[in-house]
Amino acid sequence: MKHVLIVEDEKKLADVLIAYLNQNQFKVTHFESGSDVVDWVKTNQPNIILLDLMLPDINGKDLCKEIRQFSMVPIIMVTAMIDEIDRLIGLELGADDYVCKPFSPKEVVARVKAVLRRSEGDLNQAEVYDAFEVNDQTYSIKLHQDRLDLTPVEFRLLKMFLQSPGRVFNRDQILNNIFEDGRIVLDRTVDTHVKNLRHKLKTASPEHDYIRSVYGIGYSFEL
Amino acid sequence: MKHVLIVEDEKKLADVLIAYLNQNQFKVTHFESGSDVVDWVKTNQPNIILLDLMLPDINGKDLCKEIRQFSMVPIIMVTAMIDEIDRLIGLELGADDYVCKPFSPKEVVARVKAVLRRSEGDLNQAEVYDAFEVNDQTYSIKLHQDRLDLTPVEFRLLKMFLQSPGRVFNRDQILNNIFEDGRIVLDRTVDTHVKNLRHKLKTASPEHDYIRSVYGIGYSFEL
DNA sequence: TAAACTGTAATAATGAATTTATAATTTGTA
DNA sequence: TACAAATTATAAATTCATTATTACAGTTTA
Repeated sequence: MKHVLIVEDEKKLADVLIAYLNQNQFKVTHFESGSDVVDWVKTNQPNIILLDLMLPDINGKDLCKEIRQFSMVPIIMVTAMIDEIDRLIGLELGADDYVCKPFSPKEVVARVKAVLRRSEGDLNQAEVYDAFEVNDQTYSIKLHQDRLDLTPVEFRLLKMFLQSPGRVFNRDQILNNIFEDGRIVLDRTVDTHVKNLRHKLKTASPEHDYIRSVYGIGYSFEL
Repeated sequence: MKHVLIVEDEKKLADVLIAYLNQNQFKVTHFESGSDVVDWVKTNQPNIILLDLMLPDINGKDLCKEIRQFSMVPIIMVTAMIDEIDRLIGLELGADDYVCKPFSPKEVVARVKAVLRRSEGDLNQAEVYDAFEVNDQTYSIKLHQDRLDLTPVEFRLLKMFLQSPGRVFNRDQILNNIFEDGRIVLDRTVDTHVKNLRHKLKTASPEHDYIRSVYGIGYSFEL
């Protein structure tokens, strides 16, 4: 469930928004002033923030800037003054969208959904390590654009290697990384998975020798 | 031609609106009080309603609620009191927009057009994904122009897949997507629905193999 | 109340993970 | 350098988990 933070001093307006958002399966937290917002955001990490520009205690723009110091959470500005300059400055500050008062709650909900869709789109992006592209959504890894056909164990093994190229893992470390449940398995098992992964990597890229055996220790991955 | 119903007791104001709307190719019907409106709407089904909140005989909000009992026709509230609370309550009742008096007739026409655009957008538009066409209104999906005969569960399943092609969903994610209520059901249920959907897809398009089983994880849809 | 839809359970089939056995390699040392 | 011990690679066999199928029971809907 997505978590929306509303920073808005007009109680009634906030209540209507909360009602609409709840109805649309959002979890909502509401602050009436800006003072505690930063700390709260740091610990609670909402999915999106609706931020009033005109707050009693703190300037909304400053608050926006401050949040941007440590978080990329989407922020939608809410403002009574639909003054073009204000709006542009707001977006310059790193806000993701804005709505002007008076507005319809439906519109706000629609915008929240739109911004979330956008920011989720960002997430899907595959992590890239050199010629490798790891995509957690599709559970797949590409090497030079070609999809490697990996089993789940091989996927996790290769992802682990890619995240720490050069690091030498011993077999226990590999097993811990690969099986989140603490099941115990023979060391030879690791060898077998490494062997299978090596084979698939060699098929995809014959010239390269990615996995290095470190005698007496374990394995490491050299990009 | 779009048909606008105006419910407004101020005769002069209504006349100006009617003139403007006529000029913009709208057919207009005008009621000066609310008493007969409900029956009229039921039989005549206008494309949009301009509804004054302050009527001599009946409360505009109640009228709005009543219309919403049987129709999703777009309603724009018209009110003299731009009182924040009234406005928002109006929208809570299911109105689609509002305008405040005094207003310019131009503005009203613009809003009428905007609301109609929106509500038309809501309707007919089928989302298209490659050879698939998802229509939420009719709860149906076409593949290459041919309507797939899907059960509701299958419809939601396929729609979910289409919205995230390539993404590997595990069974929990599929169940969450398919049953918005958090009811809990066996994982085998997913298998069965996937199997049934596969069969219907194969019947419609024998050469294609859309749903991929990802061993140990779940399923993904490859366009 | 019949038809269509949905959920469950049992079974079969498939594919992956692990183990086993054995060969090959590395390493230290005589 | 040769050789034994330790370590690693590989292939095959086995075990195990997951998925597909089928049949049927329960539920909803027209």
